[in-house]
Amino acid sequence: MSLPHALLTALIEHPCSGSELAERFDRSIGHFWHATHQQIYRELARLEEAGWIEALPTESGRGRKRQYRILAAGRKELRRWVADLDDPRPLRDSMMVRLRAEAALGPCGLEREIARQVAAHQDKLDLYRRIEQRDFMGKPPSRERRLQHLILKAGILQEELRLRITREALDILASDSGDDGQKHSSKRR
Amino acid sequence: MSLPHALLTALIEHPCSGSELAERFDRSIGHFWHATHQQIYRELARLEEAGWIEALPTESGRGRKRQYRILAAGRKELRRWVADLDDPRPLRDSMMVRLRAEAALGPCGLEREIARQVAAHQDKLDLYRRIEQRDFMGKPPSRERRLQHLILKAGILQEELRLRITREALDILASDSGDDGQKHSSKRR
DNA sequence: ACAACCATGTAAGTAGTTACATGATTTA
DNA sequence: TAAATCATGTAACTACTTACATGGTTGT
Repeated sequence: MSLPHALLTALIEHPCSGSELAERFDRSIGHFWHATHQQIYRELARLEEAGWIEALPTESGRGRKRQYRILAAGRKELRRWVADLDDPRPLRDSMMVRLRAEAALGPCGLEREIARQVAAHQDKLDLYRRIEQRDFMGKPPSRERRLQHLILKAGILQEELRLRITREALDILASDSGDDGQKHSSKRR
Repeated sequence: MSLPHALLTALIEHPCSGSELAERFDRSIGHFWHATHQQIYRELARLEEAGWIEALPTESGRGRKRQYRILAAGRKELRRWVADLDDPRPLRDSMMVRLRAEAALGPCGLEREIARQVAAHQDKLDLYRRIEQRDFMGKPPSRERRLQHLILKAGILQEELRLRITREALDILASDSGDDGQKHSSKRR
């Protein structure tokens, strides 16, 4: 329910084509709202239909770039949506389901995969910290900049959290995979 | 892609009917994988079809309780799935999109809604801490218990994180909503 | 026996994913 | 000029959401 508004937000900053939006989603907004290019193109068509954005007058056609810009109606809609915040939904986190299943089943060989996740979270954390250095250190804090920084800090804290949890999971899984895999299955019939 | 496995996990612990599963999802597993009762009933039908669970022999019918239990094939599938962990997907967090939009648009009146979220996160945090006291304090730590505790701690840390972020957002939004809403819109045409 | 509620289920719509296709542009 | 790549788009499918319907149970 917020992909269209994520796109409008991106288009406020500057006009863009679908492929450029897809790229920006991979880098910045996408850290909090992932979208594939198919979703993006479909949504752009809908936004144009709704009169919230318009294509800039370049010659159009199947393989040609189409730049879009936001219209007044789009800004108005975005402004309306921003304050129309619903209650936080429970996140979907399949790793927690897996850990719970492994707790009930006994060792299943999760360690290898979780170790990969540890590395992935560490990489992302490093990336965010580099961006923080580059974009927010030693610059005058305006309202806009403070908010943007907060969003990035949320990403950093999130990755730190996941890193901590995955590492601790690894600890627990490693601590008794050495002895055996029998005695830990408590609730089996 | 993991609702069926979340249900299998719940059914390992003990046999259950659809409505009981829905209730348990609201309390425990649902903190990490929300599902409505419609999803649950549909998925139970599929799991039975696949031969992973079976209905206990009670007289069936539209308004009658149907208890299910997990079968050997279901355990096997769950064990396979547990270790088949894919890379972490970027979370979808509409609040971050809203903050970014508000950064670009200037004040939109988000404060009231974010204040509600602060309260919601505080409530959930309190709940998790009560559960932690009740279920994990002063009990001998087995592998199973350590994993279950880790899952709960992940929830606690998550709520603490969101609480911190929403509070800081509130700070930023409040700090200059007193003076005006004009001079903060930097990138406007 | 009527109301209120509970457990299960149906239907329609929206959002997101995966696989693939086509025209345009660049490069060897 | 053929191959590779880029930008856009179609189609089919799966997951999720919302609204509602039906039969059973419980309480008065």
